[in-house]
Amino acid sequence: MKTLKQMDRGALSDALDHAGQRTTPQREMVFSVLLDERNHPTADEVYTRTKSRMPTISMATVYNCLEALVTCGLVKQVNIEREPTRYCPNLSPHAHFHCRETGRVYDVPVPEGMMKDLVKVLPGNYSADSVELVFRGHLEKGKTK
Amino acid sequence: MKTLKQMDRGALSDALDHAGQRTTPQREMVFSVLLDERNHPTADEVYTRTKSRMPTISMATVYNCLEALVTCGLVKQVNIEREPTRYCPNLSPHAHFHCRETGRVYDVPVPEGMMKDLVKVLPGNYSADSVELVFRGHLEKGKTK
DNA sequence: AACATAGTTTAGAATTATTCTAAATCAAAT
DNA sequence: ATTTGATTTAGAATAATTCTAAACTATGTT
Ligand SMILES: [Mn+2]
Ligand SMILES: [Mn+2]
Ligand SMILES: [Zn+2]
Ligand SMILES: [Zn+2]
Repeated sequence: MKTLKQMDRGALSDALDHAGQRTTPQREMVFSVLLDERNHPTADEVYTRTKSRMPTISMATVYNCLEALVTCGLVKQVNIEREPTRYCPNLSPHAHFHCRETGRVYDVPVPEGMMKDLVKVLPGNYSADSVELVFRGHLEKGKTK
Repeated sequence: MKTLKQMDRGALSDALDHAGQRTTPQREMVFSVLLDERNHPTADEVYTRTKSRMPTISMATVYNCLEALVTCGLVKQVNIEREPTRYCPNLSPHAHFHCRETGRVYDVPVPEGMMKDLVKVLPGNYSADSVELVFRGHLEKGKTK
């Protein structure tokens, strides 16, 4: 897909607006790149993909746009070990699976309410506003999804 | 504590030996520093602490020793966001809590078997050999643990 | 329309945690 | 004693990200 669906365009404008930021062609394009192929790309990969559609964009702008998207809540950063940060536009609660063989990162849907239940292991004086669950291992041959 | 307990010294030698690596004064000292104050120090903090007891040690050696300890399974790396890697000698299954205010990282004990149960959310073609659970938030005043 | 203002984009420099390199040191084995 | 291979060390190199400062763009005001 080459462009942002009307629904996503609206969500983007709303979210940016709500965070006091402008909607720009670069931000739209970066967001579109993230929605288009949801394989947790690094900034570098986002740069390559975006540049192919908007050849004048710079790496600095890609970082700026990604930061804007994270700040306004449309995208989450995913950090695994010391590897470059990856970006995930999946807003529903989910875990991540990191395949040691391919290096790829997959979304893992979790049962309704599980993420919220996990914070119950915290002692009373801890209050968590985010929970991250990451698995590492390998994917059996056959299904690559 | 200034030196390694006999128990820990034995565990260290065994683990290094099993991984085909030698027991050295530097490795003993770094391990002792990690056991001594279990607050998930960064390599830099380990360097500072170790240097105060063994002034000739170098940063490169600290990284080398930490890597040896990780390789032989006595220490785990803890990565949180893009911050410097931290080192944790707690071998029992546990989660981590990262306080946004102080930046400190705490161990959170989890119910027996919970970490193992978590992998049940994975589809059949995924096989995980490690599970990481990280909370982020803040610690109520009163207990600093 | 002209202007002022503030946000954004951009190229390139700076930062920084970590890894690499190559030489010196050390410790076991012969 | 000599050889061998592992370890330590200082410093250089790497690489993801952030910073800087100038150009550009959009928006609101006279
Ligand atoms: Mn990987
Ligand atoms: Mn922090
Ligand atoms: Zn994801
Ligand atoms: Zn820990």
